Amino acid sequence: MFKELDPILHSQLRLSIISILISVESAEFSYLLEQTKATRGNLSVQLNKLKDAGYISIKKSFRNNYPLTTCKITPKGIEAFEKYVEALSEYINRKKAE
Amino acid sequence: MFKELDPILHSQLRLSIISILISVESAEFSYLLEQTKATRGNLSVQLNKLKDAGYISIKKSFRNNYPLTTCKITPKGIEAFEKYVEALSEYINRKKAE
DNA sequence: AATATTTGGTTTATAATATAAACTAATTTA
DNA sequence: TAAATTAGTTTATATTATAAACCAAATATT
Repeated sequence: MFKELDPILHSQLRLSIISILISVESAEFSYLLEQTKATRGNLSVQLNKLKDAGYISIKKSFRNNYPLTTCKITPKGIEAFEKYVEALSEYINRKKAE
Repeated sequence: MFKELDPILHSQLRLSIISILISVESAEFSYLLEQTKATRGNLSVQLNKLKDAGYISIKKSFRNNYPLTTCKITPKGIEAFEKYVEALSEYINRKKAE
């Protein structure tokens, strides 16, 4: 039968974010903005959801006097992503009906 | 960059339905109900959305005096599913940042 | 030196979605 | 004939995703 698809990850923008973060050490807000083509508001909201879920950590600092938001995936986030991918493969590579 | 994930398919229940229909000739309402564990109402709504999108066809008939709803994926549905899977793979098997 | 613009976001309002609850209609059983 | 079952549909609600509006500080413009 079908496994649950983690609703935190089953969202286009949040999946994009995690997909990026899993392949880099860390990423800045502006980089994620550019890569995902999201609006700043939407990106901000979805980053916070990922943080609330414990899937990413967010560090706020300053650079050249401007705020700088840096994001990094957590071990929990990596695990959730791997689990999500595995669950998805059930939907995508489904075997013939039993 | 990330391709769009067809919102019609990027839904757990509708993806389950399509995933089933792609592997069988056709499926009855009750079979989909059992396989997806959805409620009847939810299943009914999502089947109609898939039909409205032209991804499945729905045949209504009778068997033993009871209504019988039979669903079948369309060529358009197959194409959409394949495109969705391809787009998804971009999120899942992402290469290192350029 | 005041005003406008840009940077880097957050908060809030709105529109869309998923889902379950309530409903329907016909049929069968008690 | 009343209750229960089958096979769904419709409607209401709660959640989400998203964009619009907002904010504060820094820099540029007149």
